[in-house]
This record gives sequence, structure tokens and C-alpha cells, in this order.
Amino acid sequence: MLSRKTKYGLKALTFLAKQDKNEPVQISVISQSENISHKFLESILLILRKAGYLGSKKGKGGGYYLMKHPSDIPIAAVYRILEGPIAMMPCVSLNFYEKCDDCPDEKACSVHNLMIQVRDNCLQILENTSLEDLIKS
Amino acid sequence: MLSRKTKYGLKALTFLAKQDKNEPVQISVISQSENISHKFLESILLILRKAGYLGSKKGKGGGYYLMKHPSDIPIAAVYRILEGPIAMMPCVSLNFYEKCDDCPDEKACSVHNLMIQVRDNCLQILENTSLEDLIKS
DNA sequence: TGTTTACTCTACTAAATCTATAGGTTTATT
DNA sequence: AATAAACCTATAGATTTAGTAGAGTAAACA
Repeated sequence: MLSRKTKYGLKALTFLAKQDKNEPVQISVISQSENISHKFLESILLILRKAGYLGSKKGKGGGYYLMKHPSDIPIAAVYRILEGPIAMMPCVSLNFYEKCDDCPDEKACSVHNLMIQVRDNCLQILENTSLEDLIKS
Repeated sequence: MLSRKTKYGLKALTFLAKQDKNEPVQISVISQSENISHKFLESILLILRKAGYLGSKKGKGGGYYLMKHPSDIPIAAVYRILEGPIAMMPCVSLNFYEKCDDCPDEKACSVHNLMIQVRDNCLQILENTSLEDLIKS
């Protein structure tokens, strides 16, 4: 299941992408519009800023704005930043690979092979959907 | 991410499906072969038994065995029993639907629409893969 | 009938993660 | 200087995960 963190993050990005101008939007504007706890959203936006997807401006008239064009922000990237691996098991993750301690032979593991299929399908969607696609739907 | 519970459950079912005869296999045989904590596996097998996928026999020569042919056990069903909803958000779940409290209009939610796509893709795989398919791979 | 074997069931726990919240700090604007 | 708004650290409560402990129950077998 998707965490609220990721869900809120995606909603906030969508909100920013929908703005007419790419000017700073205050956290409280986003949090009120999208029904997200102000403080929680704050921490999420901070993560996205550090990852390079958001820029920020302090002080009066400040807020957050997109650092990239929505078409250059694949959902997969946001997902990895906020949620972590897209794969269902570390042993099938491309970006967060880890060996299973209980599995002597990965290639012989039927669960492993199944989850590779699932991963590929999810990846295909999440890599090929951008923030721009999201606001169109 | 897939919980160990589900992973272990699938591995145990796979182990049983691989047996030549469908005769009771002791928990300890499975737990040792698959490197799973005996007590933890015990609780997982119990769940699968109550769900009707496994039968059990007590006493000497006892153990667990499949109640259905592997081709009649879709992975999606096992997943739902052990892991819960396949959907990434309750608002896109077919079997465990729940409205989001933060979302006034589901149809207007871009995250919602994206996750429907993801769900459909995962479902397509998990519904159409049976335990029998798993042991072949 | 008694013993062993193996599943059944309830309860508990340690650790991790999630979902925030609190409160002070820094920076920019007016 | 006053105010606005992001920045940052710490913490806390709730939930979930991944088990563990131990007594109970049923079947087999001698």
C-alpha cells in the first residue's frame, strides 16, 4: 500500500503543476486545498526539494515551486524518493537491490521470478507516466 | 513491499505443490527446507488452512497438504489472504474498498486514476498466475 | 491406555515504520 | 524592526511486522 507520504507528495506536486504560473506557493495553501496536515506536508516538500524536484523561496511571498517541467518528472522517480523501491522484494529491485537471507538461489525462487514480472509491469507504468500526464487525467 | 508473511506463505505453498504425492508434510520439514522460522510459518499455514487452501492432519505422520490442485490456486487469492489488498490505495481496491478521507472527489484525483492503472496491471498478472505456473518457472 | 507426535490457539513482545506534532532557527520582504 | 514563511531537529503515539512462548487438542501407535 502507498503511504500517505507518497500520496500527499504526489498530490502536492500535482497541485503545483496545475498552477498557471510557476511561482512559489505556500505550504499552507497546498495543505488546505489538498486536506493535508501542514507540518507533515512541510517535511514531504522538504524531501522533494532536496531531491531537486522543488525549489523554495523563504520569507514573505515565499513557497515552493517546481524545478522541472512536469513532463520531466516521471512518477517512478517521485515514488522512489518518497516510498522507496518500486519492486515488491529487495531481491528484485533494480535501484535498491538486496539479497534475501532465506533464499539460497535467487534464480530458482519462484516468488522471485513472479515478482520480476510485477516489477516490470509497474515500472512500465510509473516510468512512462509523468507529472504532466497526471494532471491531464 | 511484500511482507515476509506473504513471501513465506507462497514459498510454503510452492514447496507443497512440488511434492510428488499430496501427503501431509510437517511444518518443520518446510521451515527447514525454506529457511523459515518454525513458529512463524506455523501461524501462516494456519491462516491458509482456514482460508481453505490447505488441509492438515494432526499427530504422527501429520502435517499440511494442498486442498486444491495448484492450477486452481491463483496467486492473487493467496496475496489477498496474507498481504491484504492488491491495490496500492484503499480507494482503488475492488475487494477492500474504502474512501479516502482527504479526497473530496475520487474521479478528479489524479493519483487515484494512476493507481487504477497499476492495480489493473498487477491484477492481470496475479489473477492469471496459479501456483502451478509458479513451480514451472 | 499411555506416550509421543504434531497441529491449534491465545497471548505477548521487540523492533521498525508511519503519521504526524512541537518548537525553535534562518532567511527574505516590507 | 516586524512579519512571513521555509528550514531543521527532536520526539511521540499508533500501527504493523516478525516473530516467541507455552499450554491445549487430536491422532497414531505400542
